Amino acid sequence: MGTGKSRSNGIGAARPEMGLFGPEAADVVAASDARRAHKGANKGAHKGAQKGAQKKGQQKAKKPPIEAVLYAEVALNRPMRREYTYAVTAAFADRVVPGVRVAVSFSGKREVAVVTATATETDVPKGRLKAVDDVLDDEPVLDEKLLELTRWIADYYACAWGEALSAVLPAAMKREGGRKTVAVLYPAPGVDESRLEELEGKPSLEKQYRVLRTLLDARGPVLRKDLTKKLNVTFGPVQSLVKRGLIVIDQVIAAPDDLLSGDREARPRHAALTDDQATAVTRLTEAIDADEFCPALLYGVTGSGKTEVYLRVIEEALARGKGAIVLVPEIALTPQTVGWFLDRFGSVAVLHSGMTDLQRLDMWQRVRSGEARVVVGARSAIFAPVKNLGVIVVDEEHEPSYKQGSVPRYHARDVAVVRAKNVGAVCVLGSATPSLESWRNANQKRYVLLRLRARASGNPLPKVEIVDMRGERDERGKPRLFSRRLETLLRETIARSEQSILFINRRGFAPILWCQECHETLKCNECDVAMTWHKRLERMACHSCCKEIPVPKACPSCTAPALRFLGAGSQRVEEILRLIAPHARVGRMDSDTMMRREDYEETLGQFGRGELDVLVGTQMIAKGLDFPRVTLVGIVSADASLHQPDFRASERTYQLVSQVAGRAGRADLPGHIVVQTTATEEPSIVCAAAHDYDSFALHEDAERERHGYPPYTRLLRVVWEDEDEKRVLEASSHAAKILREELGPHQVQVMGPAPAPMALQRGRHRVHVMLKAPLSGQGMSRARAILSQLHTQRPRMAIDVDPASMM
DNA sequence: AGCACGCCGACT
DNA sequence: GTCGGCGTGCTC
Repeated sequence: MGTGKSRSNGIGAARPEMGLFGPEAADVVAASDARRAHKGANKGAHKGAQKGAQKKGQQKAKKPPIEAVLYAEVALNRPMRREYTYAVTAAFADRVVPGVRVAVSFSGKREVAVVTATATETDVPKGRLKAVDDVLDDEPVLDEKLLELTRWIADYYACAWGEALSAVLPAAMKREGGRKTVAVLYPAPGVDESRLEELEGKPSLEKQYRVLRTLLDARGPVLRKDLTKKLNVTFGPVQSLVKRGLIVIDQVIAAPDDLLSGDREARPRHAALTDDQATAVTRLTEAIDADEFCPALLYGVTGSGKTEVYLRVIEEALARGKGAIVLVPEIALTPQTVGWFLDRFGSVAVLHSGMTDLQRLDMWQRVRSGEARVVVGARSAIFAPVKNLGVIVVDEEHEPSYKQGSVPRYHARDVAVVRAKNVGAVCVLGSATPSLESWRNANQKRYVLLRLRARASGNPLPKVEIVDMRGERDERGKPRLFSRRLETLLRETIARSEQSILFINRRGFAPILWCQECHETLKCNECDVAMTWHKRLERMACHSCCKEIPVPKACPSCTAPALRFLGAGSQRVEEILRLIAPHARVGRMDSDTMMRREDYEETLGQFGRGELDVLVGTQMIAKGLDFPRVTLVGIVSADASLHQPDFRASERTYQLVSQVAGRAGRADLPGHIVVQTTATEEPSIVCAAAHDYDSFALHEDAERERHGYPPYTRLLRVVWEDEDEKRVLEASSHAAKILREELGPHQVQVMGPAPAPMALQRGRHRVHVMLKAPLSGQGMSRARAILSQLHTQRPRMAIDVDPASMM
């Protein structure tokens, strides 16, 4: 089979006409062509290797030929942009269908793979074919639609089909019987200490001696990886010992994880719907009734009752025998949030990061069997095998955590829209501060706009004060961390026994060590990122690679003993706070103090019970916390967020200010919100203070258009990474040159190569190229095709489609 | 991705 | 010989 034929028989041919309302349908086709072209190219490359293959073939000739009645195309979890063909014997033939997992031997190892297509013929030379060893499922683990979705992910996000499948399947399903095998070593039978003499004393056999001695001492199998790592040897000496017949290598099954039990917490909530809510529910219910794809932006401020809309729509779906998926940002996946759904619907499957592999498998099976019809979870829950899917909810759709940081680098919100389109479901994107992409889609009528105007509770929105920090200096003229206004409000709030939250988006005490002579800042020599002073450790730490060094006495670049600390992190805020309000009970939440989930819950619990007056924290306190007694919220500096090297910095700043502002004045007590900044005219800050997202979005939308950024263009980022800087530079400039030659500047604009924002990370040099293409046209799909051809493994190349950040 | 295989240079 | 460190190419 191989080329066109196989695809036309199998599911692979069902080329999905889907996309994010752009030209992706065309993208998908072109990317598939690239996949095929690659396959053809590979075939030619085989010629050189023919001799080796023949040798193997002769050895194998003794075995009886495989009696194939069917051929299966199979996707393996490897970054290979193609599938492999296996023969299927009569015994397995009826069970081998697309979506079923099989066990196959691939490059000498037994692996779990997913059948993507079947055919009755093949082009693959018979001598090279292997047979499917086992069929692992009676029923496909993925139905046709989900399989199609994984194919779309592979094409759109430029990864292997097997990698896309790997993101969809629970970890336990990627191993046989939920187990994985590992290579172990032990002495050959009959080998004891006496045999060590053969190796002793000869310096050249030193490694082998150490390996054998360690294995004899261990009196049992040792993991190969552990041993080579511990003894700092390569596979070479191990292999030599095998040849001498002194040791044996074996593959064994790794121990499975233990099954833990989770608990549930319910929270009843029923309210009469506002007019806006009722309109939204009605509109969405109509779409459910019509089995119609209906993407909608549910747009309303915090407390406007988005959750109640989700709940009602899901109720309607369930009443019609349909299921639902609710995506929430990982950080919002708390017992409180989940409780609403658990309470309203009987059978809810919750997927969270704390679960073991076996727990996830259990949930997956319960969903697939139809026992659980509502799934609540973070990013990967978008792949839950919900039967007869009627509704997908993406809460806080603007959250960057929906973009996966590793392969496949998918955006769960975008996948949600595509999946809903495939199955004709409703897709509700909810946010108070929508992403510019979704806002524009709604404005352009590609999404239904459902606006929730009034706050369901009727509370007025809190007033936000912008404080200009340019005027705030102490007696010696140095910039102050707390404005006089914030200081006064803090004292008053504490005096009234009300609570305050202070937000700072930096960690540590003083982030930067700065030389007064040469104006250099101390940077991590492996990451090129400014190192941060951690007072408790008395050390400088790199937030990128976690490296720590003692605080240098003199400047490393000019040797002047003129180092000073600059800036302020959460720890410094806490410290100054203790000076301002010595009797206040202060809690701090950042990734330094919050090592475990329990720490997080404990501090929040204390604050909730009123045992703390002030909570100081980083990003992690900006979202989703709901404390009625908080009446003061301060953003110590909104500037850091504004000055990120990213075209979404303004959007993020608006979201930050808006979210933090949402922490105050939620109950009957009036709230104060103070935003400290030196950029008082910045639209993101001004509009957020005025709770005016529309004005901000209009302004930002125009900026994006003017600078040619999404949602007016598409971006694709390629990062090369290697220890050898020269190789990285060569590969990236070669790629950029080819891309420029092949693609006209009107099709795709090629920017770079340039050092990536983290130009040096863990000793690896990083260079990136940014591609920008207009929304219409085939630019990006052609770029993807070219890139897949340039796919070398020397400098590692990573493709990020629709990158969420430039870091 | 792994992982063999082959080649080279260093050491002894 | 032995060993480690590369680069190259393959896996149905």
